[in-house]
Amino acid sequence: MTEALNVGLLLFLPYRAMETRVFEGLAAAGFDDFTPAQARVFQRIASTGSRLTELAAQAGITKQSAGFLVDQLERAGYVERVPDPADGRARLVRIAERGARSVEASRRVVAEVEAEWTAHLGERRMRQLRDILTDLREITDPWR
Amino acid sequence: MTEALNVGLLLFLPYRAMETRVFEGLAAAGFDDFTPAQARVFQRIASTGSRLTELAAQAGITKQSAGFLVDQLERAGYVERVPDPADGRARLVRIAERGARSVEASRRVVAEVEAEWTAHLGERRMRQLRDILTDLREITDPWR
DNA sequence: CTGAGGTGGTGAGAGAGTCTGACCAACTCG
DNA sequence: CGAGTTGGTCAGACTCTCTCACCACCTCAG
Repeated sequence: MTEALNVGLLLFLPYRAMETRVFEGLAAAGFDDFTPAQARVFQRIASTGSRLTELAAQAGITKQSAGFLVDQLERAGYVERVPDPADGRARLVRIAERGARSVEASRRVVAEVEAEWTAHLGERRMRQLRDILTDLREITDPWR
Repeated sequence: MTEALNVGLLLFLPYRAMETRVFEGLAAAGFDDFTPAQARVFQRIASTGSRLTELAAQAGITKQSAGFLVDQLERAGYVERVPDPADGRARLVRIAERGARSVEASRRVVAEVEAEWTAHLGERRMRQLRDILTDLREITDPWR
């Protein structure tokens, strides 16, 4: 795992670079109360809302941890919880107004970083990268 | 950041898949006292030894955090600290005997996972993936 | 060769994030 | 209906990370 850079580490480096940039951009846009852990959960909320258990599973954490983070996101106004009409036990976590604005801000940063990467790699290789990663997702993402 | 899977998340998914597999493999091989945080530091120790400050910078954490993790790694026998002949203040963190064995074990798991990915993507695209990521490293890895 | 500023590292304390174990309420289905 | 499953919470503990403060050693200009 040490010497010859393995693919795992090669994946991690740009991932962290992207994450860092998004956090900087978010903070600059006034969304400075956003922790990495919160973001990793927030990122997975479906547009129609998601259950806590789903979020926990997709983020790879326990439902207790997810609940803890969603509590914070709710207090900060990023999300809201509404009863799930389909299941009396469950509540749906949905993106609230402030959350939607933060999504927009982060979307802009992502586009900016992707543009830089494209400038460095070239259109063709950037597209290849995306294609290959999407393909790889089939065997590395348990959630479809 | 939410709907259309951005490249950041696409990178993260296989990264985490790799990490999970390596941890499972390590635990199965008797290296069960290894936390993700420790591993992220351990992974960056150069074969000639590294200074704490270097490790901290490369892992993106404070030197105090790095010191905390190296303490644990040292107690578990994965690394050892030796005085740096070139600088009286510094000490070099080096991989100890048990650490070397764990590197070997993780190397096997990495090879196994890479083989699975190659089987899924094909030789050519796997090589492209590695090439593109290596290239991308130039603008996303501050450490060369 | 000496003193100022930089660098390598440690210590203490606090806060965030995560986990396990125990539990309750609502759902599903034979 | 009753047994088992699933969505979620509560409590407590541990790990990781940070900031602030500090010391020891190094470097280099004067």
